[in-house]
Parts: sequence; structure tokens; C-alpha cells
Amino acid sequence: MTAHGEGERDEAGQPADVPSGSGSPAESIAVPAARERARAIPEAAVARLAVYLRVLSGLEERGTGTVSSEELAAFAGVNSAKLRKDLSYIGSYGTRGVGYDVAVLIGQIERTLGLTKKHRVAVAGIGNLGHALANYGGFLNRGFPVAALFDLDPDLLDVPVGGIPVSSVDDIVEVCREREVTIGVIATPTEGAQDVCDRLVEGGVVCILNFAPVVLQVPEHVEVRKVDLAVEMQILSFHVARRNQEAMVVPGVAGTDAGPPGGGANGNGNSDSAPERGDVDGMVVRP
Amino acid sequence: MTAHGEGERDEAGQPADVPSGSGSPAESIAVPAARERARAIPEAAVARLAVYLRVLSGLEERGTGTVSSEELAAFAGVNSAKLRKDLSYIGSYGTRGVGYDVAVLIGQIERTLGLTKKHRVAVAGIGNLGHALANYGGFLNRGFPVAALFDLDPDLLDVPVGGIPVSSVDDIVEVCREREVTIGVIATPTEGAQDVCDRLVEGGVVCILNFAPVVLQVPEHVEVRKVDLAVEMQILSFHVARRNQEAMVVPGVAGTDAGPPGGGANGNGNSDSAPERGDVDGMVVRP
DNA sequence: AGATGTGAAGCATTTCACAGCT
DNA sequence: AGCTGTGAAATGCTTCACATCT
Repeated sequence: MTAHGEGERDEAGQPADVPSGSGSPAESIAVPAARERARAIPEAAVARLAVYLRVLSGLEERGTGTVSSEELAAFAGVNSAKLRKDLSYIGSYGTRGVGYDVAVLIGQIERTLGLTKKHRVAVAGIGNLGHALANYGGFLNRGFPVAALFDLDPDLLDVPVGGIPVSSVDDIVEVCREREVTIGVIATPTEGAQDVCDRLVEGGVVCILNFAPVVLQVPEHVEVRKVDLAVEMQILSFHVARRNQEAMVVPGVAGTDAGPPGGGANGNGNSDSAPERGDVDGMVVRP
Repeated sequence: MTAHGEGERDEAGQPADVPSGSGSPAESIAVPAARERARAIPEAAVARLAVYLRVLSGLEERGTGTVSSEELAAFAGVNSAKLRKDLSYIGSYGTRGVGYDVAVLIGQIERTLGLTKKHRVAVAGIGNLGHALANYGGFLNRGFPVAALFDLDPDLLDVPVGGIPVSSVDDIVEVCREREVTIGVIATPTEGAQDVCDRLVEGGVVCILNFAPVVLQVPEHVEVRKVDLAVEMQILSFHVARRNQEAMVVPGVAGTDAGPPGGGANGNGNSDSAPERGDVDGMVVRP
């Protein structure tokens, strides 16, 4: 996806014509230049950098000082060429003949991902999923302090969850502005999602992680990512079906000869880039 | 995502030589043919088909009989050319000059995704996230009945969650075989994930949805998808950082002139294909 | 007219393979 | 010798634009 160069990218970039300047269209530097905005790091690489970061943190804890691209790639489940290319986007921090200094690399990736600045997070929809997000201290806290929780249910109001009292969705705008929230997580059911989203945006949130199975409408300066469990399940279903079909063609192994045969182990990952996700029906937990 | 053509794909396909037939290597149709196994539908398209399906279900409920590619695309947040190409992978079920019959299309997408066969699901790790998954009836039930729950915590054993009693992780293999579970969801903390995964596989599970921030090692016949919230957050963080940087270059709009300006609304989606995900640290909820 | 289905062009990402530093 | 960093080739996905069918 779980992800990549999804179509709808704001292709247009900026309006072709200069907004204010009325005059002669002719020779300005303009038109093609609009497109030259170097998007630097490929979207797909950004997602992997986050993975490398986790692996590197683990290595650092275990006192490892340096790693080769080969080793790091193995831990992250990618191949080494891809890893080196990904790292090359953020600069040259390796030492030829040696490898990468773990601490240095961690620092550089954090810088690139903007993790030096702590982004305050608000979670809307304190059902099971919301609880899961708010409760586990170690989760969001590594750079993403949860600063506010919102729900409709009056029974939840002011009850602290993971140390933070739940506020009313009516106060989203106000609270988000006060606490300078920049990232919003929507864990509400489908119905409330767009409304909550609008409020978060009005409250100054610029990035949204959406668990509700709807395509949110947002102004273009807002970035949305979607996580849709039902879609993930359906993708898995597709692969089971495909596998079964293939098995049908090649008779060979039929029975339920259980157990991992050779025990071969391959790295894994979401084998794709899942742009939009949705689901057949409400899947998210209670408001 | 999310889901497709990730590098590590089992390139090799089937063994180059015909499994059984020993004889002369010479003129068989073989060698290049191995590679010709049409992988048919692009992984990225599969993820979107699931989204179209959700939208179509909504339309059907509201009694809509037909839709044009333009309309359907708008609801799904993609452009119509992409939608038509995606649908073309599963066959020609539209009517030129008219559009698509909603019911027919639903049927065809369900068939393609293998949703006609109900896949039984097991959830391991009944913390907040596990509860979220197990509880909400409407979630997995649309084609994915939850057939088993597993946890380490003795206090949870036999306590029914969403109608299903929790079993011990020690019984994973046995229970999964008995209940013919084909899809496993891992919502445990990092530590237990690989162990649980091994057991699920031994119990006959062929697809795994993994919420733990580790790259699971699995035999190659098993498909794994990963959902990693920390990675999602970090990707968002990256975008905030990039945006701020750009804003720095182009002085223009500085202040906190809140509120959605024009109110422009663009469809959204995960702007990329995130193959592997991971996270800086434990993020998943309690076991 | 109106909308689908699809070759072909256009981009993006991945992989190869090797020059170049330590 | 070993391993990084990176052009260039290969692959895959998206968008265009139009022939084709109703």
C-alpha cells in the first residue's frame, strides 16, 4: 500500500497562469517551470525509509555501530540495491568498503522524515481502535505525542484515556488550535468521518490518517492517508483465489499436506502500492 | 499498499525445468514459457477494485441501477481512465453509451477478488486492536467470518469477545486446522509476532495481515500484508516537513490564516505505494 | 451523441552492473 | 578486497486519445 504515485496527485501543481498578473501571456519563464518542482524523494522510498529507521533503532539498542547495505536490507526485507538507492536520495552518509554508521543514518533519516519536530496528534473516535491508538504509550509517543482525543459519546467525555481526557467533537476546532495539533487520526465510523475531517482541517490540521472507509474531501493543502482493513482483507482474498487457480492448473500438490515444506523463508511486505482503499461496508469500530 | 508487485516477488516462478518429465531438455515449450504466466491483474488495480466494490455496494443500496465510469470514478476518488482500465482487467461488462450495471459489476468484482468463497479468519492478540477487529460485527463479516481468537493472557481465555471465546496461543495449530482458518491477523506486540505467525502457518493459514512492526519470515506459499501505523505517521510527517520547506522558499502565505480557503476538494488516497512498512518501535497494542 | 475498451505514449520505480572511494 | 553511490536498462503503472459499439 498499503501505497505509491497514486494518480490523483495534484498534477496541476499551481495554476498555469500567474494568479494576479493579468498582462501579456507571452515570454514569461512560466508555464513549463511549474512542473519542475523537484519532488526529490520518490513516495515509495519514503515509506521504506521509515522501515529502515525502525531496524536501525533496533540495531543501535543492541550496540551495533555500523551496518552494510546488505545486512540492513536483509533486516528490512528489501534488496540491497533498492536500499542503497533509497539512501542515496537523502545524501551520501555511507563509507565505501565499510558500510553505514548506525547513529549517523538514524539522524539523517529522522531529519528527512521531519521527525526532529514533534507533531502533535489528535485522535477522533474513541472506540476500540481509538483506544488502541491512544493507550499504548510507546506507539505514538516516539515523536508523535497524542495531544487530544475526541468523541461524540457523552459517557466518554472527560474520561481520561491513556492520560488524556476525551473532548467533545464540537470542540475540535478550538482544541486543535489551542494545542497546535498538526496531525489528525480519524477512527470514527463512516458517517461521522467527513464532518470530523472538516473540523480538524479548520482547526489547523494538515495531515490526516483515515481509518474510515470513505474517500475524504479535503482542501489541497491537506494530505490524507487511508488505512482500510477490509480492503487489505480483500487483497489477501484475491491472492488466495489466484493461488488456488494456479494449483488447479498444475495438479501436483493437492491434499492438505500441512506444514511449511522446505521452511523457505522470504522477506515479505505488501507487494504493492495500494493507493486508494475502501471497504465493502462499515468496518471501523464504534465512534 | 499498500499491495502488489513488490520487489521480492517470487521471480523464479516455477522451476525452469518441468517438474516430472525428466527427458531431453531440447525442444519443449518450456524455458521462456515459465515466465509467461500472465499475472493478469496489476496488484495496484486489485486494491482499487476493492474500493470500487464498496462504492458499488453503496449505490446498490440506494437503488442505483447503472453508473458511468465517470460517476463511479468520482465516488472512488480516481480518474475515469484508470477506472475503466482497471475494470477492463476483469472483463468487458459495461455497455457503451450507457455505463455499467451495478449488480453485474458487483458480482464480477466479487468473483475476481475471490469473495464468493468465505475465508475464515483468526485474530491473534486480543488487546485493543484485536478487540476492535473481533468486536465490530459488520467489519470482517462481510465475507470474512472471524472463526477464532488467540491470546497469551490467561485472564482472557474462554472469555467471549464478539461472540467467540478466546483460545490459547498454544492451540493455534490445532484450532486453525479444525476450523479451517485461511487468513490470520496478527495484532500481538512485536515479540510474539513471529512465533504466532509460524503457528498460524503450521495450522494451514495461507494469508496473514500483520500489524506488528516486524518483517515476518514465511514460507513462500504464504502471502503477508503489513499495516504499520507508525510508518503511516512518519510518511505524513515527511509531507508536513516538505510542505513547510516549500512554504519557506515561496514566502507568500505565512500566517495562520485558518479555514479551508476556497474549499477546494480533491479526491485523496495514499499517494504512494508503500511496499514494506515498519515502525520505530513497538506500536501495537497489548498482546 | 454518448460511453466503453484499449493500444500506445508518458512517468515512476526497480534492478543491473560497475566506476570509484577507503 | 570490499562496499557504496549511481547512470542506464528494464519493468510496471498511469494517462492519453480514439476507434468502436449501442
